[in-house]
Formats: sequence, structure tokens, C-alpha cells
Amino acid sequence: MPPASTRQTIVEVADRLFYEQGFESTSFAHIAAQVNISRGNFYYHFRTKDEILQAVIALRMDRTRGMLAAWEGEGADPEARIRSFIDLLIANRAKIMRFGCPVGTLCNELARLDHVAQGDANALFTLFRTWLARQFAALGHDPDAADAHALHVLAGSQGVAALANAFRDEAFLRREVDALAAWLQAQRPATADASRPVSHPG
Amino acid sequence: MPPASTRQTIVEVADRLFYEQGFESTSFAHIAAQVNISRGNFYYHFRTKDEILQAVIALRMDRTRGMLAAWEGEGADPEARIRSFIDLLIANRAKIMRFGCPVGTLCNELARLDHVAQGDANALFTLFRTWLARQFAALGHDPDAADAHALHVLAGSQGVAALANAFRDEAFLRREVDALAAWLQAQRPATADASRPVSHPG
DNA sequence: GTCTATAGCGAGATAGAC
DNA sequence: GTCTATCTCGCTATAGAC
Repeated sequence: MPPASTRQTIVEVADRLFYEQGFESTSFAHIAAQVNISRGNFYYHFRTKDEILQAVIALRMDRTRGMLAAWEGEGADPEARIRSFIDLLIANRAKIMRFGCPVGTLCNELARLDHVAQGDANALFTLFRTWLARQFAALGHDPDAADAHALHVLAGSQGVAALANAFRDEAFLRREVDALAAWLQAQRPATADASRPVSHPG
Repeated sequence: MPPASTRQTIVEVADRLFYEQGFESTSFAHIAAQVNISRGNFYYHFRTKDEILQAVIALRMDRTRGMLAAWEGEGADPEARIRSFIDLLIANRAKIMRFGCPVGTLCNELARLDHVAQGDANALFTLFRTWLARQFAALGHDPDAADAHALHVLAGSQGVAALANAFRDEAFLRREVDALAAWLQAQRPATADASRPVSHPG
């Protein structure tokens, strides 16, 4: 593996620190210290703090797209794919209980700051939303219902992350994941067959 | 009505600004400007920013306790009381869509900052949690189930607030409130009668 | 590409006059 | 109780040597 470029290292460290400490309270000094470069060198790679934020969001978009594409490439049925999303709460439980959901907390912070990158951060939510809606549509739901279901799953995961973070309660997290999974099963339309190719005549 | 004391005015302005802009990005200068006092005068009333935060949290605790007590004093059945809590999302929808949930966003920010007042802010969540659990218990649920239900309602409201804030989507908010209300109805134990005094023999 | 040095600003906080 | 003046600090950002 070739050594990562300084720029790439900065983005990865910033990605982690923005998650763990928030965007506003993470300073150039924090990032520079962990990358082992001087603050001055920083400005060779990024002119402003907002540029780093943009790069971090772009990195997260890429990674999210890759993850979602991988889930679709696994050939599992749409319900199992949605289940993969829900199970992210379990897989990332340790970090979620410490820092919350990386998407939700960033969007919330930027909304509060009325930051220009607010829309870019929200695009992360939209990425999940669109992907989830596509899975629900593949299960046989009409577009409106599919989108509503997608938002419901997203909202559920946000609520779980928020409270699991506040109370540091893993049992609660697992219980709510089970409830969300049960809800998902209940949405399976009687007329749909997940193992059948998606092709609806109307 | 007697003129509010300077201290009281400071706390009320800080309460609003901490909600609208967040704790960290609200400076003494912001608050002082809106209270129409000098920054210097500030320190006669509060020695540190953390002291203001404590006062704001105390104010919110008092107001929340008052609201919850009022709902219990109205004589409505426990299910209607829980419904009152859920309907907060509707009543406060404008602010929630702009700034999120005041409790959730504060707890999240303080968790991120690893702030000493983190526990005090979480007590706001606990206030709702305990109150909701009491209502579910009054509906006939055993203590563990009542607490789990309370957390489920809290998580639901947090998720709705988070996404309604990100997408500024009132239709979504109303849809999810309806879904939460429907879930609540479904939790009504067949053996319980909400109009009957709460007294269970086992 | 990386460094040191520093400008410029706004933050929290203090001292002391009135 | 309220003010002005000021201190110190850390932050974003810049300039220029190497």
C-alpha cells in the first residue's frame, strides 16, 4: 500500500474528529497535531476550514455510495438490504453510543450554525433516503409509500442513535433494532414476492 | 407584571439562543446584546458561561416539570397524556423544523463537547422518560415494559425531530406523529381500562 | 511541500470607576 | 448594578524562508 498523501490523511483525520468532537469545536491545531504537520502546512492543502468540511462530506458520500452499492451487489432481496441498513446500528453501536449518528449529528450542527454546507450534509441523508425508497419500491410499494417508508426507517435509526447516545444504553438500542426489523417485516406486501424480479405492470 | 430581573432576562435570552444557535456558538456578546447590557455587567450575574448553562437547564427542568404536572392535573386518562406528549411535535413544529428538538440537540452538543453539564441536560430526557413510563404503568404495563415503551416514544420523537429538521418536511412530521399515535393505541392492554382508577392487584 | 512567525479577530474573563 | 477598559487565550488565516 503506497503511503497516503498528506491531503488524504488530513481529510481522514478531519472526518474522524468532526464525528468525535463536532465540526465547530475541532480546530486546525487539533487536526494538524494528529496528522503531524504544522498549522502552516495546512493551508497549502486547504484554504479554509469550510474546504475541509466539503472534502469530509465528499469522502462520506463516496464511502456511503460504496456501502450501499455493495449491499445491492450482494444479490440479497430488498428486505434483507434494508435490514442491512438497520443493522448498522448494531455494527456501529459502540461509536453511536459515544458520539451519536455521524450523519444526524453533522446535519444538526450545520443546521444550527446555518452553515453553507448544510445542503451538502443533508445530501448524505438523501442518499440513504433514495436508496431505502428504491428497496421499498422493489418490494412492491408505490413510490410515495416507498419514500414514506424510507423516511420512517431513517427517523427510527436517528431516534435510536440519539437516545442510545444520551443514555449509553445498549439493551435499548438492540430492542429498538428488533422493533424496527419487526416493523419492516410487517410492511411486506402480501402481493409482492421479494425473490421475483421487480417488474410491475402499473 | 413587575419588570423581570436582569438575571432572569439573561437566563431567558440564553435559553432561546442556546436553542436557536447552540451553546458553543452563542457568545456572551450575543446574549448581552439582546439583553441590552454590557459584557462586563454579565459577570456580576454569572461568573462563567457554564453557570448560565446550568441556569438555563434548571429553567427548562422547571418548565418541563410544570408542563408534565399540568397534563396530569387535567384528569385525562394516561393514554391521552402520552398523546399530549406526542402532539408536542405538532405544536412546536415550526421551531422543530428550524432548530430540532431543544432537549435532543442540547444533549447531543454537550455529549460531543464532553461537557460537565452533560448529565444535567440528560436529566431533561429522564424527566420525560420517567413521566412517560408512569403513564404506561398506569395503563397496566409492568415497570420494565412501561420504561421500554417510554423510551420508544422518546426515540420516536427524537427521530421525527431530527429528520423534520433536516428536510424541513411538515407532511413527514404529521405522518410520523400519526404513526406514533397509532402505535400508542396498539399498546393498550386488553385487560386495562384507562377510565378506571389505577389499581392492579399483582 | 513543509516549516516558523505572526497578523487579526473574537472569545471568556477580570479590574476598577461610577 | 452597570459601565468602560483591558487582559489573555485560542482560533482562522497569511507571509515568507527553506
